[in-house]
Amino acid sequence: MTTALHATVEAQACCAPLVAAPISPPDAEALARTLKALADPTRLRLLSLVAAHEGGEACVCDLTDPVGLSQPTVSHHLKVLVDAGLLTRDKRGVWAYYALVPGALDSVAAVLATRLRG
Amino acid sequence: MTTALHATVEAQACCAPLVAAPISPPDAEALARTLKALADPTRLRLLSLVAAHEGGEACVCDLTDPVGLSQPTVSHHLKVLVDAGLLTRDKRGVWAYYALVPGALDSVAAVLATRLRG
DNA sequence: CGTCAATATCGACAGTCGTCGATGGCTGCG
DNA sequence: CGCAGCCATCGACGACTGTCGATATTGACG
Repeated sequence: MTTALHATVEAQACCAPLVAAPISPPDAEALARTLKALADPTRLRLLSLVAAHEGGEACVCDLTDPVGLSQPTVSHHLKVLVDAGLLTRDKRGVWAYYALVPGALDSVAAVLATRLRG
Repeated sequence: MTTALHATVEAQACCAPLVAAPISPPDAEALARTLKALADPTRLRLLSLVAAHEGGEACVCDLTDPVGLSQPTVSHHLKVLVDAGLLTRDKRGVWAYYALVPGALDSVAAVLATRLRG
């Protein structure tokens, strides 16, 4: 599965309803799970560091120093981001290269900007 | 401020200097604080319920039943959302009316989609 | 095969979070 | 004035989270 952000949007976009249906509990749960992965300053910095790194990918040893945390902690945060579908993990030899999942952040942003609007 | 990102260039094959400035720790902290307010299924549902409610506003008594939680818990969640700048609180008589802050969600979405892109 | 380096996993600990019942402060109305 | 209803705050409790050090796993290289 890519992400659980595929909101149940029907193709009835011609007539904007006066009152939109609120988000369903399962959809809220799924969106909250993704947002929980993002709602940590260290993980936001890790995402940004990976994105800004040369080639758009970085390994753990590139990230421990900038965030100033231990290697197991950084590894843990990266796993959270991978499980949330925001990062990919590509192990080449001894090194594990992490990269942004294309469009993942945009999907979250789109849901926030459209699905919760009245 | 331009923090001196001394890029400790080692002789390691995996470490390379950053090519763009990542998000600053204070910015990450601020964004994480907002995302933390959003990263809860109940609060997402409350936001959606308020947005979908007649007139774009709702009081606590309108929300306790749909989310199925106690009144103090709903009140607590609404306070979190107000403190995060996502909801406004307007007390008229005995009732407290909550409404979406215009553009607040769009701002969060924009930061997610652009600031973390690298 | 033995060693070294990069990562992942484990166990533990302090801090935070979501939830509840009880309580108190307000406001409107008899 | 006194009662009733709406809401916020308080105190408590279980659950989850971020962090660490220690340890296990894996691949590269003599």
